[in-house]
Amino acid sequence: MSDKVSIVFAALADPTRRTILSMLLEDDMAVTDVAHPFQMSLAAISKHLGILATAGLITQEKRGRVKWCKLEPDALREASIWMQGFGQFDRIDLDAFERFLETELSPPADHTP
Amino acid sequence: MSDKVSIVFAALADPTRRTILSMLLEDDMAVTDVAHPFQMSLAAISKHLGILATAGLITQEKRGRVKWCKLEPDALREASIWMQGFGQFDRIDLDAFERFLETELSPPADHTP
DNA sequence: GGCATATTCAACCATTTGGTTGACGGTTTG
DNA sequence: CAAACCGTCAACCAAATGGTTGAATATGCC
Repeated sequence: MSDKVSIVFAALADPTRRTILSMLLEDDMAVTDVAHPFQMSLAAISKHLGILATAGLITQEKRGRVKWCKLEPDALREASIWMQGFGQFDRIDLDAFERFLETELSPPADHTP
Repeated sequence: MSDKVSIVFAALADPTRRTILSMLLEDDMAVTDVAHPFQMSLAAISKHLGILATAGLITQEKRGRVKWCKLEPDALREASIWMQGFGQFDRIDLDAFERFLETELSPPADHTP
């Protein structure tokens, strides 16, 4: 599961991590403060933050003994593009897109209904 | 991890499943035809399709001995709304979407995990 | 009826995931 | 210096994930 989009979606698939991202929408936070509202251990939150950082969804910068977590919404861009292409494809030029698929891409197996 | 958005994101976190969704953009497909481009077993693809169906991303209808798979893009709406809460991605970048599908779709063997 | 096709089920396996606890290394403060 | 604080590391655990194989269940065709 090494491609970038997979890593981002996997990071978003956990409600704890999505909540953390929502918290960071308001402001940068220290690891301890991120962990405070949750019932789980600090180490568990630290792992979640590591996963979010690996996905590029946050960056972490240590100042003094405090490590600050900052939301990086640009990391959502590719995944968001992927989703919107599907989720709202009736609002874009689907015919043109299907022509593109037929001409530019190698077609998968034949599947006449 | 039982909430709906988590299940959708988890379903999208696998490149095989995203490729299947891309294939279904073009047309409904039978399970066997979905499986054909992949190097894994039919049973594995059947499981992936089950996960996509559980997430609501596809529906499956059996006609005769063939089970047809149909894309259900509406299932992406909640997850997409969640992402848009992070702003700046409210416009569809179709060119970027097409480039994405191209890298994800061709050649099919490249994204078998 | 009998055989081929389409798909799933069941059991199994290796790896990953999400959590815990306790020890540990930096950093600040008294 | 010593004590308190911030955060991670290491080892462990249960459960989930993604894959395999072989048997089983439907359905269609001759």
